[in-house]
Amino acid sequence: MLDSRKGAILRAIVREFVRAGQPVGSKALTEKLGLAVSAATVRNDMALLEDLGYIQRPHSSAGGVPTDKGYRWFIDNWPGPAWPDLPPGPQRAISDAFEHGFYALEEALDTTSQVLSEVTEAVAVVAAPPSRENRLRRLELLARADGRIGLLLIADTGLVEQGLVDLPEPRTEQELADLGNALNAELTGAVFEELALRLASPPPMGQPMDPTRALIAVEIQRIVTGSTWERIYRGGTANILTREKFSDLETAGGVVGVLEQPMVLAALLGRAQGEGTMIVLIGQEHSIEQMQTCATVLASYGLGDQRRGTLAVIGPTRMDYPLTISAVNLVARSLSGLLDDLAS
Amino acid sequence: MLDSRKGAILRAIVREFVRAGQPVGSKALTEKLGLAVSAATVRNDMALLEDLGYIQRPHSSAGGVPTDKGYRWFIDNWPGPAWPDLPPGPQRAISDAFEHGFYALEEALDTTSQVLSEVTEAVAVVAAPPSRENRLRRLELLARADGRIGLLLIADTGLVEQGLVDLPEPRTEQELADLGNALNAELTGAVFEELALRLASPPPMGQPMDPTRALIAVEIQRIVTGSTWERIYRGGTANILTREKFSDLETAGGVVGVLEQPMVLAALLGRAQGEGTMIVLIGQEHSIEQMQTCATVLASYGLGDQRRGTLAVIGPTRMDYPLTISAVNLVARSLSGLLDDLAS
DNA sequence: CTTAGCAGTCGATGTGGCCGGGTGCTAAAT
DNA sequence: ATTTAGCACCCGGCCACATCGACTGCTAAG
Repeated sequence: MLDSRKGAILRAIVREFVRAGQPVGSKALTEKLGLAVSAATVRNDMALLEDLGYIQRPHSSAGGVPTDKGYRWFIDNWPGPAWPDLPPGPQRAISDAFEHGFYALEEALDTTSQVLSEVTEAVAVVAAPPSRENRLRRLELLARADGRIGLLLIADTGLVEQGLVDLPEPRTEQELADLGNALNAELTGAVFEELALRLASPPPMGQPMDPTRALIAVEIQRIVTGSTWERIYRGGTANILTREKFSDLETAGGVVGVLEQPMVLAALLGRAQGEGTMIVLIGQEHSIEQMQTCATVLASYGLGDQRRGTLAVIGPTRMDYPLTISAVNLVARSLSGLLDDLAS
Repeated sequence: MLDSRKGAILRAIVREFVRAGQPVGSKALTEKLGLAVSAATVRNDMALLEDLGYIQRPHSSAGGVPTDKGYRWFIDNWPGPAWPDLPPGPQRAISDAFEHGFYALEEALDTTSQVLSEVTEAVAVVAAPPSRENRLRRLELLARADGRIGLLLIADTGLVEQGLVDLPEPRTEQELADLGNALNAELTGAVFEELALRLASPPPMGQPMDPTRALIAVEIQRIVTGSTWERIYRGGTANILTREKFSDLETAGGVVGVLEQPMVLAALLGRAQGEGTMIVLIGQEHSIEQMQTCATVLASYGLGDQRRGTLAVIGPTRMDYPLTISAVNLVARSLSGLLDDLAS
């Protein structure tokens, strides 16, 4: 645990470095910081902070720059129990975005990722709750000209998943409609995850298993497991380049690369699953190599324990953590509320 | 019109500059080019090319760099009627991508944009055919818990559009189903664009206008006009940063910005509409300012005159035009074929 | 019209010196 | 024991200068 003055100094270093992007020296600290000590004292403390690994110097005679460990301390030892409120501007921006009245979850998530990226001046990523945790509002079978059957799963959140079923024998419109009605009566309201199981379960009394139902079950299983993470919305990619904070081109390239690879991105977002609260990953704490010069603020949103989606803000390690964390928090809460409305 | 030797020289300059990214001098030209003339002759010709505005020199004693006009000439005066075939590698990559058997157009377009960006090492953008030109396969009405009605328009390409209708008086499930069936009987097969009009047209014989139908018509109109261009798929954004060819960070930022703004992007893609063939925009020929250091290869794809989508490759002016044009061509043809299959 | 030769131009690269912010140390003060 | 003041020193950033090399433009000869 750090001495209270050393803590204040470390905090000040983080804040100042985040603001200006320059190594911060002892003199600047004594001036900007209201602390009633001299530069020399600060220097001594900084030497200690360096020994402990909280700050680093780009070269032997330069100011201090927070290390990952320094940022980590900054976050873990935030004074007071709560993160500060968002400034009114961003707060308005976010609540305005949610006033809209969305037509479907997709639209909401898209808007969300945009507003979040604007507020934080970083990249925002929002992943929809996994398909498998949606509830079926309606199942639809469509005859196609090529003889195959189009299969639509419509969820209560407005999500629509589609698939194709190849039936061995052709069906009439009427047969299809009947089948559809039967399936709807049976399955409406069930969680996607269970659909295939329910369909495939053996019929009540020694009756023969319907092959059509089996085929449909297989396709549903494919849809539900296959697209677990596909619906990811990104916002503010341009910030990587526009804002200076992403130091070098290499870092920026790496991040954009990660954003383009759904699998990798999913691995990153997966870290938020299970945890109720917020997670911050700083630099080396990322398991993805290209991200180790970045920081990520992750949170999950959604209803109760299930149907949780994930959202994240990806920025340079030199990001405004309090602002970002508060923004992610607010957005996660707003999204949860929205999901509630949609599912009601 | 350029003399044949001067043409060969200009072509060589373009090719060499595209390859190496360095101003190309007279000596390098005589060596790399099989031309049986001396460097001095080439210099004379280059002076002329510069006077005519086909090339430019970064400074008074440096090699030549093609201007936009130079690239334009390069493309407009391509020897032989056809662009070269793609090398086998890219060709395989593209045809493999189309072997897949897609579940819906969306998936196909997403894959397409990726493979196109990989082949061209640039950014690929693929826009779905405008919503209004889809044909209705099925319309679906869903009762929601909040009393409003969910409206789904399912197109024969697999596209699903959704909206909400706020009916003054509640409906029973049965009423909804009846209404849905009636509407389907009436509208299935119609082009999205006409749906609202058909619904809103006065009833046959002095019968009162059904207010529900009117409300639905309004919502359909909103859906169809609102999302005209929303479905845009991007691929290879990372190439902007990874590949050196995008000269500076400023250019890159501008391009990424454009990619993020659907309206601006739509304006760019709109240039391809109507034209049957391919369009190449080079540097200043772009109306969007941030794009004036880039080149875009545009083509439209689709069925006959209608339902045309657009695809584009955005790269630096210093791009491999023959390769890019051939790739865009092949992909456009493949996509058209796919659309044909889907709509059959 | 083409070629060889040559002087001249201009950016790229490398070197040395200066500047200034910031440190680390030591010795005095509290 | 901790804090402060003072001072020598270190090191990157900047500028000015010289060098180098690639290429051009011009001229005169083929």
